[in-house]
Amino acid sequence: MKPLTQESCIRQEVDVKKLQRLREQLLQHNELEPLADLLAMAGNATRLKILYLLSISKELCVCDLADVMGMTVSAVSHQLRKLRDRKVIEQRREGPTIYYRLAPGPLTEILQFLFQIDD
Amino acid sequence: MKPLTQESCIRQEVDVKKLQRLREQLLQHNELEPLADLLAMAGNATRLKILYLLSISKELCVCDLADVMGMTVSAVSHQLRKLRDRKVIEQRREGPTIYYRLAPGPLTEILQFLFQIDD
DNA sequence: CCATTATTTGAACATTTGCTCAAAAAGAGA
DNA sequence: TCTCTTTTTGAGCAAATGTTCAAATAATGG
Repeated sequence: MKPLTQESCIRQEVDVKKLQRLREQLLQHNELEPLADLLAMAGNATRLKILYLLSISKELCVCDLADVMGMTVSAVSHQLRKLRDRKVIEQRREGPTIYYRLAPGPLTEILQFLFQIDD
Repeated sequence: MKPLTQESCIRQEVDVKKLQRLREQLLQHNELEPLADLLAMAGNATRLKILYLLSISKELCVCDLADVMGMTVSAVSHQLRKLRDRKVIEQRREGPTIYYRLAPGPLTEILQFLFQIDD
């Protein structure tokens, strides 16, 4: 007897056509992977707090954020980098200080939706 | 001289009142941490695909999902467990087969919003 | 009660993540 | 140019995450 593989079940109930259709839908939606990567940015308490604070402020520097969140400037800066890399936030320099703000984009729209439903 | 701490900067420009106000806002919004935990569920490609497939299907079993996604049943089951633990999905048993579907709740609302804006 | 089908579970492992610490970079004023 | 302030960066490390594999659980039909 062929040993039962974990790859797929031998089902009576299986609707092969339905599965094929789903497989195609998944292939069409190749934006799901980058979307997951973007959502992961909001899926961490530190970053979500940063994003929330930026959403209720015009702009803030690393220093402000670290102060308010009770964290190291370095720790916050590392997180800001990830947000910057994905263009979730924009920056503006004023002397030695760098001010961050939310950048228009898909995640910011999602955040707007999020922060207004449980306010 | 006191060594420069990373905890907070000595700024000319700092608006202590503004920071205090932000600190209070952060304390009030203690739902940010559980929200981040919930968003983290969608912040992973495997799980986002599961959620997407469930959102366009009435219900699916682990087997279906593993088949469609080209993954091990076990790997999918482990992810389903996380979604189940957070009540993002519900299940229904029919003989030996367990069918999963999206459960009404905050993440499902967010997903509805997500999947309709980039369709 | 045994075999079959579908699923879950736990240990193990490699990878990724988030933070700390020390050092580097960068603008502005003396 | 030296110093001060703010910020970023990279190495290092502990904790969390995602997958695999083998074993356990559970319902059903002989």
